[in-house]
Amino acid sequence: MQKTKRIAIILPDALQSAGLQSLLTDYFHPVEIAGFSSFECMASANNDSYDYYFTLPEIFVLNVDFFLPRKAKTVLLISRDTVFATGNNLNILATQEDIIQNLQQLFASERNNPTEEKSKELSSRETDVLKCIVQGLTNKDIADALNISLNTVLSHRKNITSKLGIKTVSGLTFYAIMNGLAPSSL
Amino acid sequence: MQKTKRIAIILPDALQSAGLQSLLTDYFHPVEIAGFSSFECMASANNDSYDYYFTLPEIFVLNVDFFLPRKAKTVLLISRDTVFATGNNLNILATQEDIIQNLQQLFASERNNPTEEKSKELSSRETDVLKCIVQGLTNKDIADALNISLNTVLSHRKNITSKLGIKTVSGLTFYAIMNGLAPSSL
DNA sequence: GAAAAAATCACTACATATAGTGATTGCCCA
DNA sequence: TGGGCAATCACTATATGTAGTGATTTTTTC
Repeated sequence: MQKTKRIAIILPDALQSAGLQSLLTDYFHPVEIAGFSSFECMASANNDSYDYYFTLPEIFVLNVDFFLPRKAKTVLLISRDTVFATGNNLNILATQEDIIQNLQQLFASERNNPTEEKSKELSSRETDVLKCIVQGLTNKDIADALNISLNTVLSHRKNITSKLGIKTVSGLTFYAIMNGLAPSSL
Repeated sequence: MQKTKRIAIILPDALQSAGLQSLLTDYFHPVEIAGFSSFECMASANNDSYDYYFTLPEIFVLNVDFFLPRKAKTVLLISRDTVFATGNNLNILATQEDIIQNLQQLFASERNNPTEEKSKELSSRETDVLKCIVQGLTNKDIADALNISLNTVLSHRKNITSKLGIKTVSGLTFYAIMNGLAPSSL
């Protein structure tokens, strides 16, 4: 018997929200879904926490520090091409079949390797390096800033890209913004 | 006689808002200031438009398409080191003297070369290239995608960096997000 | 105390980006 | 009708990043 998935959908677009709720209840059970137009609405409604949060990237950026439990899975809904592979993305402009398949993969990967996520977490030093990368520093600058050799920076950098599967600076910048590492997040 | 500057301050932090209002009225006149805790509040209060909008980067990202007039000057308040030089930034952790000086420069550059801004706008082709850069494409990829020579891409790229004064990919990514060019903005 | 993980550093070869300079073509518009 | 600008392309030299492989030392964890 599978555990009931508790899902919160935070979307300003009522139609999208209804559609996603319908898809999830039809194809994935047991699920328990609550829909909100914003995180503020969710907070004022109750203090429940959920296993999954489906929301938009820009909403996520604003609320990651305030409303989301640390251990929750957040699924970001992307309406254009998913350029930045930051983890759990869902292309809402795809066909219904694709979306369902996407969701299946999401829930399946969860079941199969629940500990895989830990191996993808960056170490303390790797986080330092990532912050520097996002700030536009060169590897040599980073080496000076952290008082380590250039080779060590390269080594950390290789670990970051292999752990996250993100090779481009723009992708890493997006990842950093999403995870509260960028200087733009106050 | 100087034209009265119409300024809107959109900040959730009431203290910051009050402080900024006080600074602006004390040191820069004639000014006319309205403070709001969010863009929604501003919209429900009235339909006025302003010459300047002072707000936070993440608030700006969310509202740029909906609330801000095209021609408005938007000043982003940065609380840490201003890493991304996207134009009109203000470090709110700086000393009061620094902030005032910053504001003076902002208004002064406005007076001295009101047409300078046009020269800083990216051309159509440059915008295409910027979008590709943010998507993490290499120059060669961009050349293929846009059906132009590698040298042309380099040329556009040099124009972009000189126009914007932003040399790093992370800075350009931030700029693109801020200006609605990034794939993450829905 | 042994195993695992993190942090450190090195070397090679290759790929890609940046800086600087210069040129041609076509278009708009005052 | 000529000046300004956008878009296109070329060449050189230098700087920087990436991939692949391997190693040592310290710290953490069971």
